[in-house]
Amino acid sequence: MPEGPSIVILKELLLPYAGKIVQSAEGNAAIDLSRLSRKKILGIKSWGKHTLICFSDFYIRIHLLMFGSYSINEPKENRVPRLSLRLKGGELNFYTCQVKLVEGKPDKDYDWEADVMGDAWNAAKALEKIHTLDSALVCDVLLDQQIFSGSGNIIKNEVLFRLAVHPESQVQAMPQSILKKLVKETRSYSFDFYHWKKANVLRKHWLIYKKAICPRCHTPVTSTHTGKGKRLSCFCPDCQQLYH
DNA sequence: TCCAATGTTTCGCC
DNA sequence: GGGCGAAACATTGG
Repeated sequence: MPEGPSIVILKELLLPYAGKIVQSAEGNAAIDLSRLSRKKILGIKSWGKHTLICFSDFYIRIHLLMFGSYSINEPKENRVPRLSLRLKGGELNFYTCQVKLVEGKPDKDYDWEADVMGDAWNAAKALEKIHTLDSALVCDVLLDQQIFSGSGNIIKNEVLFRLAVHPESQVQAMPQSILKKLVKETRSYSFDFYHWKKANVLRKHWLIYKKAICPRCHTPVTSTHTGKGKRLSCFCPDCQQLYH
């Protein structure tokens, strides 16, 4: 579920509820739910994998993490929501997610230019951030939410395959032209992801992630855990060049 | 049945 | 204090 493009889809589903007043707020989230009662939802925003429900003096930050889910107007049976908002003409339910109440406006907390799916995305700035890194591996850089907010493990693997770059390449050693493509392709693939996810055909467009054979050269795909977070990397050992 | 997975934070240890 | 690994959270599908 929860890479950036999926969160943009969630945001779009929530947008019709902007302007509505919360009639009641329930759930087992460790926040003061009474703060929400009778308050008007002023806006719905997203930043990477964060979903923001904005009120006048604070906002609710929802992160679905690995297993989070939601339902709109159809509560799941036998499940206690982490957060449930009853509105006039609707009910928003979030399960198994991280919920925080943050004081103030989101603008003070978020660099909108880092959101890969966002209107304010700044590719040049992302490139600059990459240049400040010492010895980072590209597989880690593509999961760095301060640089590519919203990029996740699927996006990482598919982008690296498109660029024919080995996940354990050091960004320092990669030519500038490839780094530029990396930045561009991460946004571009994220939008492909978004459209495929919306059409429920994301999985069949995976070229390397969880695949057995490289679609370009038919070499067996290597699947191994890489980088600081030891996240799964699927790559073609023949097509994807290692820069080091 | 068991394991791993589209994620992140926190804690303990060196 | 930085860096690393493990644990914690907790659901679903293969």
